Amino acid sequence: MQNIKSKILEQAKKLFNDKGVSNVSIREIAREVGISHSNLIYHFKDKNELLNHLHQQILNAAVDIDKEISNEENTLKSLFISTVRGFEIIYDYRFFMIDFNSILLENKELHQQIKEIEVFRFRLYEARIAKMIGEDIFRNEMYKNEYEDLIIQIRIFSDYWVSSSQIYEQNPQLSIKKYARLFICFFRPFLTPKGHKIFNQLLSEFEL
Amino acid sequence: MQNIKSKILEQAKKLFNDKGVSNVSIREIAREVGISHSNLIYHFKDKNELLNHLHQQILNAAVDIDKEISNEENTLKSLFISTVRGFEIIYDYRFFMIDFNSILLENKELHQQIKEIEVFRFRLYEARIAKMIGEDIFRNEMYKNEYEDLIIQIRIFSDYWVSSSQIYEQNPQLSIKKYARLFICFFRPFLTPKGHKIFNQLLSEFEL
DNA sequence: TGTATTTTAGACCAAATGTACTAAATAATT
DNA sequence: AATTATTTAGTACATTTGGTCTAAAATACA
Repeated sequence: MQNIKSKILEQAKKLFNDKGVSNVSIREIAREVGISHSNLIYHFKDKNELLNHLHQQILNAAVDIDKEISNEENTLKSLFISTVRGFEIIYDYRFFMIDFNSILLENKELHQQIKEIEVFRFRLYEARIAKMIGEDIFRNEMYKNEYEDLIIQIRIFSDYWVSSSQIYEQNPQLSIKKYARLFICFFRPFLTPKGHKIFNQLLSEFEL
Repeated sequence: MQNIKSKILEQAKKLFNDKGVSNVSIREIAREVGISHSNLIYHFKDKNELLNHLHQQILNAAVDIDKEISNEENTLKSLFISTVRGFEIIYDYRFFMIDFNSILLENKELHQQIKEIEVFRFRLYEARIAKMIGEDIFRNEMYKNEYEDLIIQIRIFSDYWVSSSQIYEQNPQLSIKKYARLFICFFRPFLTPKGHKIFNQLLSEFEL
């Protein structure tokens, strides 16, 4: 039996996903949960507090993925795993990315936190790429800061593919795999012949 | 002397850029323009009508760019020109991309129009790429639908780079060139040796 | 000049929202 | 069993918002 706080968070997530964060009021969430709005405020003093908790859930899910791939010795495979699982989480909490800018505009602490996480994410990809260059899976840079460019490009793709899918796809949920594949393909031009071999195996293994 | 309609549109654009579309009311725009809210409603019956007109301004600017590059015989150069000019326009109307999803969620006709324009844009890039393959500037596909993937990737980048810059950049306005360069660099892995030569010349010509 | 049309402001309304306050109900603790 | 703390609902309030209606003012026009 789940407690009232998780019920509230669950319903808030659902409403945010369906209607957009700014179109959902505290009162509406309370109504859906079946409690009074003052009771909801007792548990979460405002929308930002709800968003902070939901963001924490996302972070926890991300940490779970990191654990999951920590045993994987195939670096390219761990990239595939974290992408597919990560994209499912992003879809599950899609309101967060769809309303990314307006959320962070009104929540400065969260904005700061996101910026710090981004620094971490950047370094993580740098390390991953360096490792794969060492393993002769990725080639060396063809021009200065080529991989730095790539990491920014995939940051934007990661953050906004779900927004774009909402606009252009008939069934966004069914297109999660499509976008996961597109993300993975960002790395394709940088693969060595050896890398290509592993990559193509993984593509069919993951049915992408 | 500009008329009242363009004054309203100008002020709406400014407020939308500063505060986000959903945080700006008809009344607030009217207050800033210095007219009554009922007068504003007389000219534009609701926010959607304002957004439709502002979107039309964006389209007009895009058409101007197309004219501008229509004389350019260097296909790669016309890509550079349209990118740099296009990114400036996107920044000027950044509210539109930052609130892209919530705008289209509440404006179905505009959503439909955007989807049709996207089909057009897709074909445009297909044609551009095909032309440059013919000119030995781009290489042939290494795998099936490689360029189709690329076009989707750059669509997402085009649509959301300005959102991302708002979140991660100290001074988004100063970073327009940075993102224009990043966009251009999407094409870099696909260049032939001949293409690389022209590309590098253009990079310094455009100071990117 | 007189008439019609367009533009403008102001008042009013109902609905929604965040917030604060109070008191009742429930659970925990001693 | 008594008391203390936590949880819950209800009410009330000020503000904002989109929208409608009316009438005055400005403009165009015949």
